[in-house]
Amino acid sequence: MSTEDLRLYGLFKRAQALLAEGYGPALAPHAVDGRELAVLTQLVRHGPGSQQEISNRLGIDRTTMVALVDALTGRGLVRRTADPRDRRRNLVELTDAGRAVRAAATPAVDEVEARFLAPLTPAERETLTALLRKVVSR
Amino acid sequence: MSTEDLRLYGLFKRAQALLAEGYGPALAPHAVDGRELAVLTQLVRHGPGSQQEISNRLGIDRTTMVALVDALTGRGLVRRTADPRDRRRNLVELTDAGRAVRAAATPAVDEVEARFLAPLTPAERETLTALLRKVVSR
DNA sequence: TATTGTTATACTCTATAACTATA
DNA sequence: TATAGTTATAGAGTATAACAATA
Repeated sequence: MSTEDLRLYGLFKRAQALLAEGYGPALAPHAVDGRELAVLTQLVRHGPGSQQEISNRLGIDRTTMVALVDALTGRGLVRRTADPRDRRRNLVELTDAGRAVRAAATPAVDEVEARFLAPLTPAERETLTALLRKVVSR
Repeated sequence: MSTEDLRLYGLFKRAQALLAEGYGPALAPHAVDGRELAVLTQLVRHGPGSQQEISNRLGIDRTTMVALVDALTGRGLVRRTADPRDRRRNLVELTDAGRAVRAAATPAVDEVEARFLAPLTPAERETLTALLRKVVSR
């Protein structure tokens, strides 16, 4: 496929598709998908949080988050505990297994991103991600 | 939502979502969606083509293209004619109505993109799209 | 044998509405 | 009254497999 007929939306869509193609094989050995890894990583950075907090940080609907946390819990990567301060909320927290999976899987997706960005010079790579981040922060 | 927890894939996904939000209202008065407009624009640029050619140029599956062309045909924006050189193929071509809709809708999506890129300087806008195009051409 | 268009089908991701338990 | 989690459900968008017509 050429890219000359694509507008901005098409370019983003194609970029996503290319990355997704790489994520599949890279993450398969680690038994998580990209979204699940994002949840694990987010918990490493911010510590335990409610499902809604995780949803907001990652831009995933809270109703979608239910099944996501279910799946991670089922594989023993996170655990739900009651929030003592507000019994409506679950606190989702990493298990040791979850920490281990996230540590093992992260280099794999780093490499997928590196391969995706390979056509650019190192300076261009920085520029692209910086501009993306800038335009997408609202 | 903040963006600091997003990796490259998440940034693309968010960019797409922001653009899609804009496309909806902008295109509603013109009775086409973004994909349909892409088909019309592609026909303006390259002239009549088979469904498969259009599919390949836009990165849309040929089975998906069937319904897309059906919809455009139903609204009189394109027309299917038999290819005299190869009777397996349809030639999809613009109608006058299709040309008019594409001409009317294009400024609307231009404006959506401009609004999306507004946080960047004009130079940064050029850089972002150029780098995107470069990294996405394979 | 291979290709184009087509249909049926299924799968993923996402969103909406409504419920419950808590606040 | 409002919020967190949950469930059921439906809607996009996409892809796979199979078929007919044609090359």
